[in-house]
Amino acid sequence: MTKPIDWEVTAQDGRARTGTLRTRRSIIETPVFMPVGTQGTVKGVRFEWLEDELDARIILGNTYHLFLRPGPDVIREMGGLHKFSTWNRALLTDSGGFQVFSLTDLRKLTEEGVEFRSHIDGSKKFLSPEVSMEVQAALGSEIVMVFDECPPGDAGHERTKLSLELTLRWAQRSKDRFNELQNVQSAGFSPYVGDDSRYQNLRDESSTLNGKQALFGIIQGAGHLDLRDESLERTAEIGFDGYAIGGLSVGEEKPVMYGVLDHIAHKMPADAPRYLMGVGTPEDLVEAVYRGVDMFDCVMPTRNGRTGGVFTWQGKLNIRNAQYATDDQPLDADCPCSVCQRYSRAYLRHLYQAGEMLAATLISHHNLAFYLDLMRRVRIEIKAGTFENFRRGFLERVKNSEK
RNA sequence: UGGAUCGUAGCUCAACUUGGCAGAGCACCUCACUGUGAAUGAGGCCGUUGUCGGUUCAAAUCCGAUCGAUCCAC
Repeated sequence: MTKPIDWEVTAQDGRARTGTLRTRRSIIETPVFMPVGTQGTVKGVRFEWLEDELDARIILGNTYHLFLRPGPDVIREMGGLHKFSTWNRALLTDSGGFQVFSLTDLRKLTEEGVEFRSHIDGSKKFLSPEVSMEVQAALGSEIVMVFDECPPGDAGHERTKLSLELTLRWAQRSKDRFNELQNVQSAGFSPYVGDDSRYQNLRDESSTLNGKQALFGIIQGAGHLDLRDESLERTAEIGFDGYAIGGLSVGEEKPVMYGVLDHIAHKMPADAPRYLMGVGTPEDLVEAVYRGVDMFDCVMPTRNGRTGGVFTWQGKLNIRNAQYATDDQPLDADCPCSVCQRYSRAYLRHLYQAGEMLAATLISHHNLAFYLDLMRRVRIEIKAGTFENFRRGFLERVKNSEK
């Protein structure tokens, strides 16, 4: 059995580092930003663009959403998420833990897992570490995330501690089930047999994984540094191919996030990729890289793009603003992307105001181009040993643009 | 030419009967958004109530005239 992923550090500058992550489907230079493709699509952006112009090497998929629709049966029958969607580069799938807690009101948390109501039709559903691993096996992603609980950012010490213990038990269960699934041959697989019909839609496993997936653990602990330490230590004891920091940018104050990163990122295993889940703004990315983080994902470039929010080297702008009605400039004069080479702010504003879907598509495209360019630039600066200087300049420029 | 109905925010309308701070939706203008519900939330701007006059402590509201629109009749 070959290693599912291979990871090596290629340069270091302070705590910031570059690396190369090899998966069976693509080679990924880090620090990397991974566009979010919740439902098997990066909203508004064709795979052709992601591959050719933007050169994204890895995108996200989401267990929660794909579990509810179209469901693992359909995806398995279509040959896994890569074949189904035609995205042939790497995929990282989130476990669904976060969505269950952020999207669903009616949910019942037990030791076993989470019972919740589908946001689509209100029907009762169940997710657990085992179910999540099985769904992610059906999806066939290169990187699988453990099923965790994500407490609010301002959760108290006691509540966070309890949540942490549950997440650790779930991490072990995730790993156990994951290992079983990785060792399965297509002919010899026995479905998980529970005492409940909740597993009925996972009765078959036709893909041959043979250890092709990697599994990442998730460190929780909210803003409590002692709990972050404990979470890291005990998660690392279980042992994973990579480690994520979860539970940040979930309502806590910004200094709390940076404080946690200051405290924990550099302590995470140096020979494995460090992934900061769900973060963030361009400034957040630069600040997290500075503290030793290698991987990011965030909905901001595409979600804000859909509502007119534009990220540029000069800071943010909102294409809805009346001041752009007759502005002949591109979104970002320093951006080489195809949107900036062709379209004016005035035209894009018009498209937005007219409710044309192309506005969302073009701005999302630019925003992703900017995020990926930013990471490209960050890698260059780290390799040149000039990252700290770049960071200062970048943050200064963004700060000035907000005055 | 006569009769009827109607003129209130950029648009569609409410308040008129029974006089008492002129109000919604949309649009527009801003903001928020961090492991995505193409989601959602928040805030803001907007009026000589067609015009002129009368009654009244008080008029979008009642009365008269006038201008305009629509419909009907001829």
